[in-house]
Amino acid sequence: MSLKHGLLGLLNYGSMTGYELDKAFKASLSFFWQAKTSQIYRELDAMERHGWLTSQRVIQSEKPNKRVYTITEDGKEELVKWLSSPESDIVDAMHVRSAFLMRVFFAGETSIQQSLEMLRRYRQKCLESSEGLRVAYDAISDYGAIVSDEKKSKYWEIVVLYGEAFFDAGLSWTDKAIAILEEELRG
Amino acid sequence: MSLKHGLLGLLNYGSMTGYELDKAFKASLSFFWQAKTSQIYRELDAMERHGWLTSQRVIQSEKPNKRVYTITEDGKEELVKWLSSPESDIVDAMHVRSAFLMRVFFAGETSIQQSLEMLRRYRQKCLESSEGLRVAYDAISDYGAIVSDEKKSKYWEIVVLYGEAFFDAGLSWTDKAIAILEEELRG
DNA sequence: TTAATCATGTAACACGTTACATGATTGC
DNA sequence: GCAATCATGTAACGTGTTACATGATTAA
Repeated sequence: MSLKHGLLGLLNYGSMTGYELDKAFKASLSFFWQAKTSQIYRELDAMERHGWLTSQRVIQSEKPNKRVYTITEDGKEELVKWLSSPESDIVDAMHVRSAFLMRVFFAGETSIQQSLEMLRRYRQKCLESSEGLRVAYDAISDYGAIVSDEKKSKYWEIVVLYGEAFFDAGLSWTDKAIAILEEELRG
Repeated sequence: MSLKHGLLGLLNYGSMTGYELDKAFKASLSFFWQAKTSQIYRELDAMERHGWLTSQRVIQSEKPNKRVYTITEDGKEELVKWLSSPESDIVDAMHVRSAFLMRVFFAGETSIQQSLEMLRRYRQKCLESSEGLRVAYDAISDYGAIVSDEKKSKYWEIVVLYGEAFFDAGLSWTDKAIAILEEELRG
């Protein structure tokens, strides 16, 4: 139920429309959790039925009407409850889920050349993502400026540090893997 | 569609029953892709409808009847086609998906003590997983002994190297993160 | 004049999880 | 006597993806 709790966390910063939530989500949480707009609207619906939030329709003349979502006391309680029981997500974080690794696993069915190409492409993407982290960092800083809370931005930085560690690990892993396959080509 | 292709890859090594596939999956691919038994049976059904495999029911007297799945030519073609178009999965591999990181992101809503506890628990789990890799490596070696193919085991080793890099990255990241928060406590 | 922004959704489908059902044989 | 192994699934639910629909305002 992480999408629901992510939305709850954002709404805890202040009331927003679905549209604004979608943008806030994509500007920050999307680094570690992806969701489509249509899914966000569906989850907001379910959360309202759960009583975690309420919505008020706002009629606008110049722009389309909108619906502003506000977190309820029950929603805040749920958020606190969720934050205090991280165990299952910690266990979960130990499980890699990667279709790419499945391809590496079955790479013996293709040529070494093809496998090398795939690994080199992966390496290049890691580099790009590593550089892209600066952009993500700026996005987080922008949002941090809106919400302006020193305490929160500390943790956002820690999340970005995770990204750096993740992509660095990807780089040094591909270096090793490529070396093994190149050795195979020569040997 | 990675589960389907994982099963296709395993069946490419030889015909198996759903039960055997489930065990083979959990002994090898589960390191980077998890699936429940019931889902595996459902996918096998869908794959048979796609014409990627055929099944023969084997009547047994002493044991429950079984159904042996065999990959078809269409299935082998699909496997090769899949292996030669890795781009989308490479792009996908650049996206982290972690409910745990969402918790870190919102950790400002809790105390530093609670956040430290969570990070320390994560760190401990990384250590355990890192040690557990040896077990996974043995499982892969066992399966490698059954299939016995030098070429394949090269790639299986590379996958295990990824695991090492991943958990090592987790360890050094938590060290940094914990240091930042402990500094916060003192400062 | 074309694209982007604002603002909402519905419908169908694909994939993943949980709970349940059945029942014989073999090892401790 | 009890648990594990063998061997198959169904049903319901939850979550994620894709495609589609609507229509005004504003900036390049």
